[in-house]
Amino acid sequence: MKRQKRTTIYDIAQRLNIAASSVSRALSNSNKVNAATKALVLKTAAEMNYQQNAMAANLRKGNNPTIGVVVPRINQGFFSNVIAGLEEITYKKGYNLIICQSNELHAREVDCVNALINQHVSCIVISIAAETGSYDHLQQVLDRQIRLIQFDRVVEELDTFKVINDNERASYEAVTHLISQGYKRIALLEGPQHLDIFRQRKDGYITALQKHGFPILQELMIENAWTKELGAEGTAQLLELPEPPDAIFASTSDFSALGVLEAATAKGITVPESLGICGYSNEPFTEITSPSITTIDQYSMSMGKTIANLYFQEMEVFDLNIEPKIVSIKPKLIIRKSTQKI
Amino acid sequence: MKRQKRTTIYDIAQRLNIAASSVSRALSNSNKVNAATKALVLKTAAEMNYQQNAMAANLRKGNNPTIGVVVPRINQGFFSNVIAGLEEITYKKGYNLIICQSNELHAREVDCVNALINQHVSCIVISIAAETGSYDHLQQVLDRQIRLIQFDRVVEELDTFKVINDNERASYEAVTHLISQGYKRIALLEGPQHLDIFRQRKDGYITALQKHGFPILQELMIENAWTKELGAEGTAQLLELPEPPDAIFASTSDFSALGVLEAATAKGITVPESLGICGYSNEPFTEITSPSITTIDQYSMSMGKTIANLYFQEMEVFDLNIEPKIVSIKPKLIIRKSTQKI
DNA sequence: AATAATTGGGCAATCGATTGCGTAATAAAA
DNA sequence: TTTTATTACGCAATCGATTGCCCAATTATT
Repeated sequence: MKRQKRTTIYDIAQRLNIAASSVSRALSNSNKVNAATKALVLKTAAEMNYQQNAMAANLRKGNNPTIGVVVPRINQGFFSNVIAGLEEITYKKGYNLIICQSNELHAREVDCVNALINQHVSCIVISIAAETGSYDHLQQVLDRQIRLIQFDRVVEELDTFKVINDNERASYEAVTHLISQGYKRIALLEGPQHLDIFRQRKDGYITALQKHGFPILQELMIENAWTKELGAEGTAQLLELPEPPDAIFASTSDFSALGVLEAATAKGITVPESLGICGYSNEPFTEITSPSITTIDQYSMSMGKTIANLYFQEMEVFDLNIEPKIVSIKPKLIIRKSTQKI
Repeated sequence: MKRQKRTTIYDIAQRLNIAASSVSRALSNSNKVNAATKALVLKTAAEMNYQQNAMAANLRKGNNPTIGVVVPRINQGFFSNVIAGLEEITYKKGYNLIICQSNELHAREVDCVNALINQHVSCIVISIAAETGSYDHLQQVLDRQIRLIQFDRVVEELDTFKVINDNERASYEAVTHLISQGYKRIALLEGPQHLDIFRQRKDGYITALQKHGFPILQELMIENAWTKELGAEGTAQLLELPEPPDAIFASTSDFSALGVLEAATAKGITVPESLGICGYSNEPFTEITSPSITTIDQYSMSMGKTIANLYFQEMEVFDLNIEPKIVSIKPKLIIRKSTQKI
């Protein structure tokens, strides 16, 4: 049994004995067709179960109302929320969303971007993979005059639209909060420093300490502690110090904060009394650990909406020579039990 | 400044003074072109920064290597995991993924499906919205000879491929486990009964009780308790009974189980000693509540992979008249502290 | 009544790639 | 050397919709 042909505007035209162009105009509600014919076409189209072939239409029109999204991992709270926010807006505009995940691999990210270029998407929204690499693929996007919006993990030197969190500020506030609670030796679990966001968080940490006259101690900064396991390891390491910290800011993620909490609890160290803990991201679980974990909310869903709105308001219609904008969203410190010493 | 034209096979053909068809053949590695020309074309294409226009190619070839996905919510652990699993496989096959969310709304689901039909996707993967509605839109998909795979929340009467969890079995095992722990009055928080999965879970509950000679008590079954808040409300209601239950199976989700846990804790009822709690889905947080919550893992990521493999192995190449298959994945009971009375 | 303006609709090119068919040039077979 | 087979490539139609341009019929204007 062979595939049955789908009805096209030509089928409708033939049935009604008019030209295909008229059918097209009727369907797109052009004012170059008589109201009566328009109605007739619409009725017939429905009868014949017509559905437009978007590939043909987009090819002819030379644009594809689709936004491509590349994220490290689709199933990670933050990213899936951003995508949900994006979808919320793009859906209303009749845009489609093509989703890819880089799995934190540079090569795969390049592949994804190329696939999206092939698809002639109108815009590519990306948060880059942790694996370092060149940015040629992103330059390619720009060279091809495709809109590009970077978010969260961005390549600073690339002159594109960016939607980011003010990581430094958030980090600064978190550390300031810890200080205000009376913590004196505050450690930092840091993420890969080739990624902006982690550098910024470290900067915020340092600035806050300096501002309050605290020394910056290398021994209190643990590199690359961005999973639960590494968070626990880092904590073990910190607690072995001659002068262990009395607070740990897990600037990488709530997962590493969870690792800290578990490691501390296992050692019989009470939180928040003997050790304050602050995470990053406001993952749902931070609310229900015991004690609940102080963290930073990134407004992930609204970040997705912001990205989409940026595209529709500034990039869809205007010409390409607009000045790229950087939208910085101030994350919110959510104070919970894990840092409430007072 | 106007948009610069992208290079096409014609541009390459012109530059090399050969026919576009030869360029096309060279690029698709056809054996109808000389190796030398092939190399030359490839080199020139790279030089000219050529990227295929997928819309044109797909239009001509009459197929679009894209799978459309419609889920109630993208940012929900289970669904985002399924999508991640799907992507893992489709990426390797060079397929794209278009993602839509129905937001549990029937009208929106219909919209999404239509958009996917317009896009001429090769396959639609869907988990239907909670809002009841007709299934015309899915029938449309079948009528148009587009492959359709339902998963998790499926419409039983529609004869399509289905990938589901054996909800009844999982539910049966959970309740049996509760019984084996010595719980005597086991309550059920149930989901909307017009959705299969929730009916099946209820069936499993009833079967388990009957098998072990327990009475089926209407008062112990709370309808529509599928959020954290409703779970807490249902719990409050149950605990007011003259003979309150000593275990609650939140068959709807871990979120409602969390509601149960919070409501019970608030009332000073100890878990698992005075009240056993079992959830459903194995959301990450169930591991870190105190006590940790017994739940059921649905292998969500591998479910996504299963769906993709089903498509590539059985539906991509063969003709349309294959017998739709139902793949049932047996979920796994994860026993944690919240039910370990013994 | 004659001319101008408007309306409705058809023709055919176009978007960019793919592919069936035809054929010249070359290689192999007789 | 002639005939047949093979190889490499070009021509042109095609996928399905959109759109600029042109023209006939109708309506408005003088």
